[in-house]
Amino acid sequence: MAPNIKDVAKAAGVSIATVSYVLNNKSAFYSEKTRKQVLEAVERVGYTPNVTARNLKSSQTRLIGYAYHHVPQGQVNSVLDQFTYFLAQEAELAGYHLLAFTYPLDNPIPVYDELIRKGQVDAFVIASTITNDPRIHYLINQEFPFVSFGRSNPEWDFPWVDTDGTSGVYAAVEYLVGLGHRRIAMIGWPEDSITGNFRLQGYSDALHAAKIPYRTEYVLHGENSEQAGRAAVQQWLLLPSDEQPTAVIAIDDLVAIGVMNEAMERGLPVGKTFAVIGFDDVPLGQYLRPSLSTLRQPIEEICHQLILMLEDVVNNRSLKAQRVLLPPKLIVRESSGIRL
Amino acid sequence: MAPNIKDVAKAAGVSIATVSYVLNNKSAFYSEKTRKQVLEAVERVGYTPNVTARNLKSSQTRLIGYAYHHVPQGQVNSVLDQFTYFLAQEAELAGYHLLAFTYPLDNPIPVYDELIRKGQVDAFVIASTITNDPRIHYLINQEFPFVSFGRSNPEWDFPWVDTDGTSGVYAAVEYLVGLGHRRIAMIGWPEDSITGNFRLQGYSDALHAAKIPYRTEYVLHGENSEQAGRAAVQQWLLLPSDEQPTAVIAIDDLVAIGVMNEAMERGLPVGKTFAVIGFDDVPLGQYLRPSLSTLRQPIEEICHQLILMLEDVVNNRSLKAQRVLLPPKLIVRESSGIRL
DNA sequence: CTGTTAGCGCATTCAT
DNA sequence: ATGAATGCGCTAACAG
Repeated sequence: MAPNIKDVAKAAGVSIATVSYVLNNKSAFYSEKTRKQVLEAVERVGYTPNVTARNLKSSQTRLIGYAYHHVPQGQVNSVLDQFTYFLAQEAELAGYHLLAFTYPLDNPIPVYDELIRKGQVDAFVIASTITNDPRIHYLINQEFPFVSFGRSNPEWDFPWVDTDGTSGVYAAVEYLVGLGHRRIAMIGWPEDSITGNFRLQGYSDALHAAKIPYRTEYVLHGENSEQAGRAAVQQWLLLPSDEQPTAVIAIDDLVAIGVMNEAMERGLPVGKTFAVIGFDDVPLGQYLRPSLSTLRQPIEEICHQLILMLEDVVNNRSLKAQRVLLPPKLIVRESSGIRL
Repeated sequence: MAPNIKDVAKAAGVSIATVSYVLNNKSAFYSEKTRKQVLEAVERVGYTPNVTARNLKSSQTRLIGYAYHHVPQGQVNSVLDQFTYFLAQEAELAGYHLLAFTYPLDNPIPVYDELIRKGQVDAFVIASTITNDPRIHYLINQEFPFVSFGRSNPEWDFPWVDTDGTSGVYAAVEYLVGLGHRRIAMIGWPEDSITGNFRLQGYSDALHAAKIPYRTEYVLHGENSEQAGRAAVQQWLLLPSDEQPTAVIAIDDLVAIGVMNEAMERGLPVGKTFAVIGFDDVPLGQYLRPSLSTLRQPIEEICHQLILMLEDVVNNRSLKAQRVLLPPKLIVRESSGIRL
């Protein structure tokens, strides 16, 4: 079918070894004249080395396993959607391809295990990490190469890249304070969410720096849902009106949308003196009315760093820079309102 | 490193051929007793056949190439986001994995070509097709196995699955007519968009069936953008008020959002007597105010059909059912309004 | 029923 | 500088 190295050798009138040398730039082993002949023959027969054979020979696959998780109806994961694209792109730049696979949320290990045992991938990129992510635990134990987008158990030692939720929210609070807000609230994820807690940390740090007292009534937790945002607003509206928050940072854009929707329905001046800031920059955020201010994760840079790190890990090189924290960017649109 | 077939053979006290036979269920070639021994040995040494070696032997990869295209800032492609997940899942059910890759929009062929020549994939799934898609043209010429999500040049003969935009829009118009609308407008994509034109076909078919005259002023074309929706509304507002559309079907949700935004800013009673219906069901559509009525593509079923078809194509089986058209589902929410 | 062996396509060591 | 031969791990034809 497809021409192989023998065909080229025959066409060039040399041995297959010579062809291999030329193609792999082992310049010690051939003359300039031979090189020309070989290259010409390669061209003529239309030859490209077979990847599978190379893989078998070199005991690698140049494939990086990356798992999707399903986003249920009604949710979004704009971050992962972009992530996948940029990850593929960066991987290609490094000479890898992505092997995309799925796994059941309640039992991921067998899927990863099978891929390892079959030798289908050289490494994994883990995303959608949770606090004690079993996948990370497993891969550490197996000593199988991987890098993670997102942190997990802080006591585990593994390479990761993450968005600096703390500094992101810090910047958002700072911005709101600059606008004149003092009663700033935040909605986090459930208390066991490590990512959520990093973001909340930025909130309290920034309040502290601005010498604004931390009020527990202003900090609510909820699932990643529009409903969580609505519920929070309902809570806050129970407070005396001069104690109700004038600004809200939501752990994520979907929650922020819930906040905006409920607030507008209750007559709060969203985008004027009632400020809302989300996290992630969902694609439609800019078309909401008012358009959604948010913290955008540097997805492209994250992917770049991940692949860099992965190359180190796979080659067992120095694992310095094993942890990289990248700040998100505050995107100011209408929902964060005006100067008070 | 990882145990290979020799290790198992040694552990079981048999030859490697026997191990292979047992593992591949060539039951003519071993006794029940041997089978037990082998399986026990497999278990003991923790063996899984190496995929690369198998691939080399069988001249296949069990990998399906699937390319992402980048969605620019400010756009969405909720369909493809879901598509990728379900495609991976269906592929796995059929014993395949997805090789995800990217390609430059203006020059896709070399990327596909390289994958073929290197022997990295057994087949492709094409998505985001355009009218004269060069990728499809190329793959047909190469006689390389592929299936397409989406149609292309109608004269080309190739296997595809597509959403039936015609019947979808037909149903939407029918619904609007049932609500009492007579002045129904539609925004399509540029005139050379085959997908767009199928949807427009549903529009005119339904009008015809309802005996409503087709008015060219009611049919506008635009890019896939929020702005296109806004521009259309602006156009229609130039008409005498008793001739302005009372209902709009947008070629896609982003355009629908533009329609809603502009309409609301101009004081049109969106979600009441001014109806808007989109296409695709973007994840946030249900949280818009008013929530967006839309036509949801049956992505999971599409992926199922694609993989079924792909198995046929790869195995050169009968290529009946080479074309599958699946109707989208009308999701009625608030934006399509109330009975007039 | 079991074992020996060729060969998938390539990279590489060893002779020459 | 070039070629012959080996082996990566597996499957399957063939011999026994």
